[in-house]
Amino acid sequence: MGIKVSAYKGMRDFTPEVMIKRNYVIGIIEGIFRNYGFDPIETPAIELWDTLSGKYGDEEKLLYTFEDRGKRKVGLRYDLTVPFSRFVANHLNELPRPFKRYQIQPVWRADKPQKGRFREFYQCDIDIIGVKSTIADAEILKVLYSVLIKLGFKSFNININSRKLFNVLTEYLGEGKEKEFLIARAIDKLEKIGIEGVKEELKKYGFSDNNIKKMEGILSVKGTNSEKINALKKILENTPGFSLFYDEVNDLLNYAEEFKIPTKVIKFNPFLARGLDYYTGPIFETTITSPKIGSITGGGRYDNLIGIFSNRDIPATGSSIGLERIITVMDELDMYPFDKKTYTDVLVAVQDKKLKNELISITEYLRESGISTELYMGNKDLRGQINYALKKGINFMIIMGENELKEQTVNIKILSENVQIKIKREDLLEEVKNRLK
RNA sequence: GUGAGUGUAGCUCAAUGGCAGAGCAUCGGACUGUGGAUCCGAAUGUUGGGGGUUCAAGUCCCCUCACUCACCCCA
Repeated sequence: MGIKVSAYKGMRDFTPEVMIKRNYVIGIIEGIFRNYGFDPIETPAIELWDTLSGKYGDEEKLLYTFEDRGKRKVGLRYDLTVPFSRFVANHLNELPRPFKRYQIQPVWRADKPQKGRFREFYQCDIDIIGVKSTIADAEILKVLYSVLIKLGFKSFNININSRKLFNVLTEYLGEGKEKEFLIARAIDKLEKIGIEGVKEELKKYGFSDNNIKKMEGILSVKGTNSEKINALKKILENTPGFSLFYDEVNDLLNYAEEFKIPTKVIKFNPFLARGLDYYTGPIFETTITSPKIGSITGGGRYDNLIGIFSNRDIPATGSSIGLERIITVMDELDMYPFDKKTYTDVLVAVQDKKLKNELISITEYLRESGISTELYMGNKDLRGQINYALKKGINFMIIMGENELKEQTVNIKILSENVQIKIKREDLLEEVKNRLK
């Protein structure tokens, strides 16, 4: 036996059966992206350290970094948003504006793997740059909605909030700007640990009893989207920055309605926070209740990020779809409308080596007509070849021996139905095509 | 980074502290113009690694590593 190794922790091999499912999901996602007017780009796996550093807050520790042979500090991309912002800055003059792109590529995080979490995973991103209005954010939400519906998801929530709320809350409590992320972090846990839990968190972070009491009012906000936002208005109306927040969320909700996203899907959730440093406005996250898994999409507005790379502030918003989590859920709920393990339609069986030339030309003929065809190249007898087709998941077999050659006929065996028909040689292509429909 | 659970053949799993096994998969043969068959045969292990207790350890103890799950955080 050889050296015993497996794939690196948190990274996976994909068999054909798995790849066919992945390609199906990616195909649907990509189809919707194009349908909404987004065009593809790709960026390199490795970015310079200066591109990556300082963009991810606490999460920066999860970056894969190393030195190249010229001693330059570099890292594997952590998401697609930061490389995209660098891309925009580098191609500013070539790009139309607004610019809408999609990008489906792996990213890497030095995380400890668990269910639905990997060190190498694909993200499917759409972003719109150059549009200040929340109409762009709303369109992003609609794309997320359409993708999930098309994939067969029945019950999910697209949660929205705005980063601006945390500025307002910081003002409201009279705390310094540096406390903002602590407020966000504590609030974000509300659903998990309840009001008392959040109060304890705040205490742990060193907030005064008076401020914790003030936060309790905020944390008690509930009801429909408009009930929640109006409840916040009552408390925060006179706090500087509130009207910016209020208008932003309202605009977004209105646009979302105009884009015909069902109102029950869009949830304004003032307790949604997102860890990444670069968000400036609306933030979004999609969750499903079962199976239990973290968010399946995440995104938001980042109006200052491109400016870091170009000295020109260009508004931008977008979202990422977590391919692996979607696939984890789809696997668990068996959401695929097919059950195929191969792209191959036809196996041409070889019984009699003397007929090989004939069989090669039949194979090539089918291939030229666009039918995915395999000529059997093993050394099993016909029984073994049938088993091969079954194992591989090929549904059609062409079986031809000397008799058929003489008669100018071929047998088509349909394995799923366990039937076999004999047809004239010249009808082969039409017969196969009809049956493939 | 923290915690819990699990590590035995390629895979799924057995084996009261007492000879390391089965099923599936693999390979060879029988059968030879048709469904995952059947029959005969074969190969496969440092029981994750190291140490300890014992007459005797896959089994008990310690250390370590790997995997899985959960927490943190996240897609």
